[in-house]
Amino acid sequence: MPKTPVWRAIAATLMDEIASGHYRPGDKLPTEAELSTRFGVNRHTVRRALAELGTLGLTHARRGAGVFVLSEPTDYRIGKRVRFHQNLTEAGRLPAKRILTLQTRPSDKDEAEALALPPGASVHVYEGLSLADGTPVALFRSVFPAQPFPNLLADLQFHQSVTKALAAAGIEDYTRASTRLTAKTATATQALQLGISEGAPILRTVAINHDTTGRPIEYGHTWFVGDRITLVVAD
Amino acid sequence: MPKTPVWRAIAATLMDEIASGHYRPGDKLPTEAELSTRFGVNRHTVRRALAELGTLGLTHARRGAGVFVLSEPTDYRIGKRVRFHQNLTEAGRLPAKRILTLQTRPSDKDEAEALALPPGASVHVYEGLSLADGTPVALFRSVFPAQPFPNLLADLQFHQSVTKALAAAGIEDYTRASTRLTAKTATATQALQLGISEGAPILRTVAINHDTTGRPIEYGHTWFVGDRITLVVAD
DNA sequence: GGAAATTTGTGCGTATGTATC
DNA sequence: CGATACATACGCACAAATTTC
Repeated sequence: MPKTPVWRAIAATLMDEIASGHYRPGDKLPTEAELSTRFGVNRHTVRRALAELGTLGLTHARRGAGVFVLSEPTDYRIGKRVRFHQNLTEAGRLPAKRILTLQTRPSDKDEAEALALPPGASVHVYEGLSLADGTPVALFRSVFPAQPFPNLLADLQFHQSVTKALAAAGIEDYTRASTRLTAKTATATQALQLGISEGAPILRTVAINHDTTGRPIEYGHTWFVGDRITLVVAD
Repeated sequence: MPKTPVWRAIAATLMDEIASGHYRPGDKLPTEAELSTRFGVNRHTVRRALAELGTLGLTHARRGAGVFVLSEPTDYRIGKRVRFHQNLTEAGRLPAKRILTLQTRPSDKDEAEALALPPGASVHVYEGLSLADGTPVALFRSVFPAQPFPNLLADLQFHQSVTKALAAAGIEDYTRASTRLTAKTATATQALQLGISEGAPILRTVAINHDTTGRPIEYGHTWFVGDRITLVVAD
């Protein structure tokens, strides 16, 4: 069993308390001295936990004043390794997915090109809704080549996780090759599914993921609710 | 003048040495003990600097083995993420800029915090319009601390380039600390300036740029017309 | 307005644990 | 196995910014 450092346990506790609403956006956390007493550790150990919350964008420290819980919208970090579940977990929110459709069908022109497949080759398509704390924050559609992953749809249904389903198919790791971003306004269908008004701002990302050999394995679109999500590109 | 912490100066030095190719991707950095001796500081101070490189994704530490350089030097200096930045604010592919306002005024709360200035400290503000083929594609506002750059407004007016104006003020190099992206809809004022309808989708980016000592020197917003621009983040 | 108390930030020193070589 | 190297944790002191009185 991996031993968990004390500072990590403290960070997890504080993240839980933020996620549960015990500390709300704008609230001041207890002082480092108070947290030291509460957890029975040195102030530096508390500071290590608070540093973690800070780099995750969950809190912000002001010298002389205190450490404050940041307000929404939630930052969603974008970079070489993007995992929706992991990101929102780190941000102290409860992630969930709802499957809308799972199907296998012939690829269209864009999909075949993005995945380097022959025109019309069979692909698996996974469409769903991402929620944080019960609120929809994004719609997504992931397209995978069907031939190398015969059982992917069943794995996706079971795990509800792209990472785990790909792992079951033997893909240990994958990285994002590119991300394109633009702004849109919500269509009527999107607005209904996301619980927003038609015409509300939407941040659309289009990404291609590669396995470690450089073979494209996922062509994904995500439509984020602009008012609920901020993407962060960390340099 | 803001005093730079020792660990930040050490982090900047190591980043320079990585960027210059003195340490190449895959290389092992000197041990913490060696770096402590070299810089004449405690090992914890070196660790604070290395922690910064780690969270920036430049290095990766392996317990018992060492600290290893991850990124290509080009990724840091002229690499993809920084090119992304240059495309945003430097108009690398945008043929024209139109200056809307150049002024010096007291900073608001957000600006002072982003630039690590005392509340209300004086800042230079550069607002303008970016055009491609005569069509407006983005509005931008860049905010700089006024005190270190007395002639910045004149330099901006002359060069119409942030990089060149900062170079004239003695800033040889600067890097983007973070970029945040979200979707908005155009306000009436923005719609008028950009030649679009009120409520049209807007991609907003917010970025903070640091000089090589880690001091924030630019706080920039850009509002892209969603229908006319797609941003690309290449990893 | 100013002094004092509070609170986070930086830095040093020490000791011990754990993974790698 | 021993030596090396990073990780964790405690303690102390002072600096810098804010808040309180």
